[in-house]
Amino acid sequence: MSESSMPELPKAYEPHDVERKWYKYWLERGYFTPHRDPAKVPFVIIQPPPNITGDLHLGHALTATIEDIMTRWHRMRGEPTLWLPGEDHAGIAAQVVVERLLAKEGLTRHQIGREAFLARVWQWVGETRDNIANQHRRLGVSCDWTRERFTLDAGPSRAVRTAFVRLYNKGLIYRGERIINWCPRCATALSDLEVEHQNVPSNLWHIKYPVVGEDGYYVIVATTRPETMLGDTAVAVNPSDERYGGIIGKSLMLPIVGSVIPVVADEAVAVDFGTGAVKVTPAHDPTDFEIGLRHKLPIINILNPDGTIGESGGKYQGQERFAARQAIVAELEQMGLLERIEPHTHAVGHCQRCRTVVEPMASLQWFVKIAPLAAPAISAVKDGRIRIVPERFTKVYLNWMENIRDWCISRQLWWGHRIPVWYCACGEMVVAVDDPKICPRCGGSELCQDPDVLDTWFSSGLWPHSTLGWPDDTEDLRYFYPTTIMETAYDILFFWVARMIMMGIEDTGEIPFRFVYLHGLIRDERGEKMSKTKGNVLDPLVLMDRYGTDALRFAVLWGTSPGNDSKLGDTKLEAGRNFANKLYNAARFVLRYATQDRGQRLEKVALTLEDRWILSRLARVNTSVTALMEEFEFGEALRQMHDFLWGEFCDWYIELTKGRLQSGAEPSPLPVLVHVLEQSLRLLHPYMPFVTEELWQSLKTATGQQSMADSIMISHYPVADESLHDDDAERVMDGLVEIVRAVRNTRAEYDVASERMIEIQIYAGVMTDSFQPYVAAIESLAKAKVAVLATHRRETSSRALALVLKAAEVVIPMASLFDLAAETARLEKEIAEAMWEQARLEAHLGDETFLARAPEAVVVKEKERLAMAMDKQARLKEHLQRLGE
RNA sequence: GGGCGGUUAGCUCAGCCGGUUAGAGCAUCUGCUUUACACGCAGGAGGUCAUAGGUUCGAAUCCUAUACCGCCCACCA
Repeated sequence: MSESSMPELPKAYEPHDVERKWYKYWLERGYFTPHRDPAKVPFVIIQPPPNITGDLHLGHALTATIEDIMTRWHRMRGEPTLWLPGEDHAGIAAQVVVERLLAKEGLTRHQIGREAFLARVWQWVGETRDNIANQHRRLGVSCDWTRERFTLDAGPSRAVRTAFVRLYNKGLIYRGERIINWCPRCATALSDLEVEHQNVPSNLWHIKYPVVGEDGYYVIVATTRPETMLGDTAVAVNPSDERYGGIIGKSLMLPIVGSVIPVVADEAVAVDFGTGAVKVTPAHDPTDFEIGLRHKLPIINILNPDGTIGESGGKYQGQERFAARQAIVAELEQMGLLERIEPHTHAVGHCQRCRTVVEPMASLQWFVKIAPLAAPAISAVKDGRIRIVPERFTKVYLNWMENIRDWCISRQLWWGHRIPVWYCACGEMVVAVDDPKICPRCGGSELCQDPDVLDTWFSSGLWPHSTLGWPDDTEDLRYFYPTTIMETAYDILFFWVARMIMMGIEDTGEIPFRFVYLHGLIRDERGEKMSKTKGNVLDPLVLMDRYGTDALRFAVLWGTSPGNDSKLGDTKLEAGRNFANKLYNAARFVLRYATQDRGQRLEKVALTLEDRWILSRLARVNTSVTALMEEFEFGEALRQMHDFLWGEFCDWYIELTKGRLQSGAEPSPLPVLVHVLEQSLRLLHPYMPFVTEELWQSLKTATGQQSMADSIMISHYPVADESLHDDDAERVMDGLVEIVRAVRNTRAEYDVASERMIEIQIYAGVMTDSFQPYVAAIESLAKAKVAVLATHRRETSSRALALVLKAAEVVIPMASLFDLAAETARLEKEIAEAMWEQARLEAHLGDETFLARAPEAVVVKEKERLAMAMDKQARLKEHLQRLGE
């Protein structure tokens, strides 16, 4: 292909067709599906399955980007790489959404019944699942779609039942009446984690409970929830509290209700809070429940499932709980039993899904006895078999695990994994993986399955092994488990990560993954959490339409560090788009010259200094980026590739090759241009897969390198060639850059018209020979005619600027622009700076302790600096003197 | 009540296992339609690295307090 026949490429990168084209290409060739190679250790990530409750958001985009980077990177390193995708049925969250859809039709789930409701959810899931998978594909995820799983698929569902039955048989799952969190709107129990506490300003109501048989005597209790007095069955005081010593064992009259309740002594009561006497409502408070157990108090539940007062509430029955609270306070006041109202702010629990205030309530539920599961999960992290990154989350994890409490796993919902327990009229309870046909005790066939479903996180906890085939002993499970990395946002460390570790170890005897990598949350430009209600949600699809997928992937990582939250707005997306475009245009430049007959192999060509420089820089960046990726420092790795490609390859190397390419000088820079670009594209491919594939394929075509792989994604990730490190070339290039910058700077300061060439003289001492071949390059880059390039300064007009640099002196005769006073002032200022520097260094080097304690290398460096400062000063003084002649 | 994170240029953030003159993107100012790129090029200005102590030859970096900001955990009603 000759230069003239190259198709004209548009000036700006257009991502959309490129994205579609290459994703299809990769998918069709099966590059996402790994081969199990027994000789190699696989790299495995199980994708955190997104909820099927709607669209992907930026958090998913970040997760997908980071996981895709790791996946593509390891795949390019030749490891059998599995990234397994899936979706989560999202129990309560999904049910809430479909209930809302029904509500729009004026229906409730109870009106249409369980079966019809579930059919509705499945129908809706069919749509959203495809939607989510397509959005993921759009992000370029290289996950293995042939192994895609849904939490309610047959396999994972059987895993759920198996895990349940095993835990039950070991006595680690039990059914019992305990205080749970009840959401009146969702009408279900919640785990402790699903309750979000919020400080709410409220009151501490002080209520008088009359002492039976002692007219005019009261015990005053303080409460934040006066309505719960309907379920009081005692008043408790601390046994050591002298104020109440005499009243323990006496009876009180419970106002409004009219029942008689005892005063009991219990250590759980704090002497210094409220009045020191606490009303005990065993059905609606965890502490009270415990006190109730110790003192054998009755448990009176005062609430209906919907949050209204129940039948035990007497005349308040049917009232909404907060209305009842007001009414009860009013009645107490009327009775003269309200001592006082003290403003009091306290934490109130809200349902994570619907924000409704939850009620602690005694209820018959299923629980996981968690301590025996937590112990091995704690040691796995403590002994380093599982490493959490960033490390600080280890402490958070351990602290939670060491104080963990039993996990309520039953939900009074319809959508989810039905609890595998059946009840027979004879009283027998059957816990089984497969639906039992008959009762093993009485032989009856009238078995009723428990109506409840499991907490959605129960199935999530099994995800790493259930997706790979557990409980069966499958090839995948044997080869890919334990997995390598669990990558997710830090906000589900307890919900999900901790439970996977517990359940994984419990079910398989092995840890589920070796690393936990936790990334931060993405906030909007003002730092606020994105939410639909705030209307500040950025839709990844819209952003990809506007800027391209690579730009979005760039944006979510740009300027981030592990575990820290980040903000995202147009600025970063523009930076990503601009970078993709810059790369595209750099490649467009190379492609103009890259032709098949000129694509020599690098090792056979002669190299110039700038060639050696860029190759040296590439090798260093390669080493650095690889090290950063090992440590999950993706933001910093991306920054280094960006700076190298833009600030060194484009700004200097490409500029330096222009003269050589246009003049046809030998050696041609093309092999190096092609090599550096090609290697850089591979380095960057995990981050920006589409633009790199597009450009890589163009390069492959243009250079006719048939030996290259079919796709950049299955090419080898570059290994830095340290033999290319070249300190000498880097030093000379630094000098060259310094000269060009200094001249450009002077031109700008003196307002020299951009088209005007100026004349300069360069005195480079021992580096003269090094710079000699670059006269033409300097002339072109600095717009200056180099008149002299010599070892020693020659006599010139005194009406000249003198730029005293590290590697050279540049003299610029500027007769018409020269201003003696200004130039004198400038030199004097520079001399003053050099003297100040000299004084500082001399003081430092005169410090005995510094010389004795600082490492040799630091001392040597300081000495070099001092020599340089003194040399510079001398040269500046010389110039100043000549100005006066 | 515990615990964690943050406080660095106008904005958003890197840097933080100590060692030149503290970096980037954006914004801003000056000048450029230079055939890879105006999604660009060249140049400039802008920071007592929250405050106070301490450790050290040397601190943005380590330690201790303090102040704000944010987050997580927690059954004192």
